[in-house]
Amino acid sequence: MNIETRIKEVVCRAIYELYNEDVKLNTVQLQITRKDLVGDFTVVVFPLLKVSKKSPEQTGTDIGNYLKLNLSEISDYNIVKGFLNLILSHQYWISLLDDIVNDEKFGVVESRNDSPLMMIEYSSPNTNKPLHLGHIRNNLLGYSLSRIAAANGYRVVKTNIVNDRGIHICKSMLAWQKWGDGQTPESTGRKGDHLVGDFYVKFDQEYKKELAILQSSGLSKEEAEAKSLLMKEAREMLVKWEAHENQVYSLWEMMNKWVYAGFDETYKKLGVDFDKIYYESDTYKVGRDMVFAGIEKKVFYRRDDNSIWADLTNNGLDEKLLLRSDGTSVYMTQDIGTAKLRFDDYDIDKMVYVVGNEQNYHFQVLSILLDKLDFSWGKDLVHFSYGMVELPEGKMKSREGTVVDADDLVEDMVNTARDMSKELGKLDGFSDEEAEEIYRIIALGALKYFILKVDPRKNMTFNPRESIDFNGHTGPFIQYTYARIQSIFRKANEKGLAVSEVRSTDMLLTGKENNLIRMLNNFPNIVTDAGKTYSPAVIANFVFDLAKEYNQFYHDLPILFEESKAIRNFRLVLSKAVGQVLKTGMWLLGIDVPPRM
RNA sequence: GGUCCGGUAGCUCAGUUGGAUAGAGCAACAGCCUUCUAAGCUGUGGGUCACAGGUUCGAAUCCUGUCCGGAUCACCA
Repeated sequence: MNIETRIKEVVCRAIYELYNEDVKLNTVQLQITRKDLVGDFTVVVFPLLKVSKKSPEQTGTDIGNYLKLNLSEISDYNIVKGFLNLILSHQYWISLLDDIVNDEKFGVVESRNDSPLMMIEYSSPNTNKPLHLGHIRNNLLGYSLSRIAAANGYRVVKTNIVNDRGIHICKSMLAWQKWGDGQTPESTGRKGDHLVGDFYVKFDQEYKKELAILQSSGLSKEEAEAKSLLMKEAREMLVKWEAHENQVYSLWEMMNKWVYAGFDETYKKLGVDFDKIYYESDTYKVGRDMVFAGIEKKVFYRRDDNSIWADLTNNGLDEKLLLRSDGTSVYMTQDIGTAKLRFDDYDIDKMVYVVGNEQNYHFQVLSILLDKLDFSWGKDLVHFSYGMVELPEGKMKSREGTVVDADDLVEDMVNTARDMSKELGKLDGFSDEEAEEIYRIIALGALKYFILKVDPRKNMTFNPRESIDFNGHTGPFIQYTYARIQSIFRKANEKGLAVSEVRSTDMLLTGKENNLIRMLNNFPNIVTDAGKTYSPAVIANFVFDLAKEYNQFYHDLPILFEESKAIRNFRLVLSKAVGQVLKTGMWLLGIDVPPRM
């Protein structure tokens, strides 16, 4: 049992013995004491006044005395403005340190074979254009969430649904057919997803031209759109694709293959991966069958024009289309089909969709529909709804060429990291390969941390003209702190200093040392909290605070040069524990830490 | 217009079951490398927590209203 719970228990007992009242454990408000005051934990006594019928000061004193007598860990207390600050003995804090440092996975709850299974869907790209900054946020969030879930004892399946069919794909295909000149990634040296994206843009340009010509001959915009030959061809292509017409289908397969190769490269660069990938080209038909089954169950209905709908007015929503009158499926149909396949493949207890907040309504509907179709997890599926990445001018717009490309961004970051490292002369004497690996770790650390430290629900601003920082509240700051700690141990090794257990009981801690142990002790709570709230940002902010505190400690106190053997050893153990927790915390974010930088 | 989300320092962001004097980083200014990595540390300035009411011992946090920004309400995905 952790110390917080024990304190709460004894507070309850104190209240019973002092005031003869039963109070529940969670009515005791226990928080971490403010930094500028003396104490480790604080009991808020105001809520207890009704029971004690005494002043805040008197109540605090009563309880403080009781705790001091009945909990050996508590060495003293003080009362400030009705807050009871408890001071735990240094021996107690020191005794925690060995436990932390001996537990390689401190803060992590490992899953068992019978642990609940959480499936996390993220990424979900369209195969008609390369990934951009918005996808990066999605991927980083999804990946980090999967690690946080795993650290909270879930079995986790990372999944991806690839939107590989539909009119948007046909546009790229058509443009390639018309103007592609047989280009391939090999012949052009262009990354496959970018090449296909080029043709998607090409289609749009040609389509615009065609519309302009039609409109100049006197047609309205709508009339022009209806008359467009290009669009007509694209739609015909989709019909041919659905009919598995040979030429179209093999073109589709070829171009998709290019895109997948490109995506794989980007995923690899970002350091994300999946356990199971689904393709919409496989799932949309399953969805159609599910919709028909829904009609049998009378949860959906068919209109005169043959389209199929769900009536959600009882749920406070509208009616929702599930199949078009021509029998083709819509987005919702596909998501139902995908859900069905996943449910068949895995024993899912919790389904999490990492999808932008523009689709809040869609998932509200999906949850209701899945529930009506008897998916056990449908009702409480989690739409992990994150905010948009915006530029200082507002939304990214592909038409205006303001989209920040994922591959470009990563490359820029690596270049910046390399320049900066060389300027600082940090990696002199390293081989090129070693140095490049570290540049990559730092660059990705900066990018990932920049994105993950922000509350996922909120929109965030990215300014492409200002490069992402490497100083201050950043990933490299934390990586640097870790690298510093590793450096100490290399030096310790050279000096032949072994690190042993602390055990010492009569040592007094400095404020910084005390703070560090308290923060380390809190790490498991942070992991739990991040899991409950689905928030990598909670982890990100914690590791920053820890690194900041450690840097102050490092600056203020000698470690290897400390003369007292016991204190030196203690500080080494403390450093080791901090390094370990920083590493674990960053791991939860999907960020690597370098041995030196 | 209906629904949902957001508004905290010049900028980017923390602050989550209501708690003490609202915190970091960047930017600006002033310091610290002849001891463990200066991608670091220390200090200074910077706030009507969008606004107005309400709930109470106590509100950035909860409630109501207003203003501003965003998303969504397709036989698009």
